[in-house]
Amino acid sequence: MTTASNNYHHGNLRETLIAAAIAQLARQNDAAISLRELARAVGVSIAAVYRHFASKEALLAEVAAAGFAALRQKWDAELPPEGSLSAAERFQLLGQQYIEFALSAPAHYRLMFEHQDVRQFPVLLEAAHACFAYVLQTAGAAVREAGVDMRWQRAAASAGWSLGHGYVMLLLSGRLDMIDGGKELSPALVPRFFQLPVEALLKQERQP
Amino acid sequence: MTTASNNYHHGNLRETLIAAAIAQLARQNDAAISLRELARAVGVSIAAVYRHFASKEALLAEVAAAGFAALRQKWDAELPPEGSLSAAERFQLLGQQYIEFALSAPAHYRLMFEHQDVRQFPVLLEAAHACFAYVLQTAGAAVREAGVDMRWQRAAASAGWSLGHGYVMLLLSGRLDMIDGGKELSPALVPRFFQLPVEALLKQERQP
DNA sequence: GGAGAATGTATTCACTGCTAACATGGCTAT
DNA sequence: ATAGCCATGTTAGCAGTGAATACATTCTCC
Repeated sequence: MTTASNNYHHGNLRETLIAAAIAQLARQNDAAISLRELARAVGVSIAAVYRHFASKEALLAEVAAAGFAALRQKWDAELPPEGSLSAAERFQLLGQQYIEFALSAPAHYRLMFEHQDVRQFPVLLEAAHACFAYVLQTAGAAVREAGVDMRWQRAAASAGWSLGHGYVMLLLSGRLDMIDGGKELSPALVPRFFQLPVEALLKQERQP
Repeated sequence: MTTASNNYHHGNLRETLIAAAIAQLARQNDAAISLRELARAVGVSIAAVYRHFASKEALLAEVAAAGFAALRQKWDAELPPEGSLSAAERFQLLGQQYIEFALSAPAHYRLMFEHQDVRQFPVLLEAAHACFAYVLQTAGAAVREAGVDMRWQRAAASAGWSLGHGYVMLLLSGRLDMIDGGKELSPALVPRFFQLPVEALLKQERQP
């Protein structure tokens, strides 16, 4: 049924290709992927790949979407339930786990954001949106807890995301080494920085 | 023949190629550059390019370095002198101009950070380092002004840089649209966010 | 056994970075 | 002034890439 004894009909080439792409990303540093090499690794012809994906971009969109799905899964599994922590602490933890995720699969993470035509691939759009919604909700709880106008929810969420994304990207591209010398000081501080977007809004309220 | 006497030796192909690359980046959205297309645009053969640059990476390193140099030039020209503002405001302005710079030449900006082998190209390393030093100094003044231990200078600088870089990258890749709806709320807030790294350190001091 | 889905073979096209061998012509030493 | 060096340029070609196509093959399922 699933495992075909013959090699002609692969069973589910589609999923296998996506998995192989992710596996390859885990082995390399940059987000560059060759369809031919991918087909070679799976032991299948290039044309077979095109039977399942309209283009390379479509394949990569699926791979990127899988990344966002994995991130959400990590949050679902590792983030303590709402209410067991202060909302601010939960937001902080969200950011910490976000960075953990990115650093555990740098090339895959890169691909998730390098992919150009987001709008064109509903699968990717939806998976990414689900993650953004997660951040938005967590930030919203923190904003509510702080007693700030809910108008600032989006700002807090996007600022938190920016901070995390920027930190990860700079770290991965080796740019932080220049300013930081080692990698010891900043990582320890970053979790705390995820409190900032919310804290900043309190100031924002006072000085309009 | 005699008519070709002036065209053969270009004069300063090296600089022309770099300028052409920057011009092309200004016209497109992604940071992808083809040496062949570049040579074609300048009106020269591909092999001629290799007389001046060891590899594509070497050419791009120079282009990226020029980007960092331009950023520094912008700061030198537009940032008010130290002392004419509070250090915190100056740090904030630094961030604002950083984002202006990035958004005015998105593809060039991307290249400045996508370039892989930083260590391998002293020109790029030095240009980037000069910019980092600028941030470090400005952050340091703000930290000093806040009366915080100077140990936190690097943390404030890298956090500020992360925030700006992340915001720009998310904006350019269209990811912020998902969380933000429009592009109106966040940009107005970002300048204020550059105060955060320093403010956070004040809290840091109290709760060790 | 036959229908139809899945995969393979083979080819074309237009790109890419890069290199070796060869051509040109400006600069300098004689 | 001229002979030759040598930086600068060119032409031709290698080894890749991805996209796309027409047509043959194999397997699954009914």
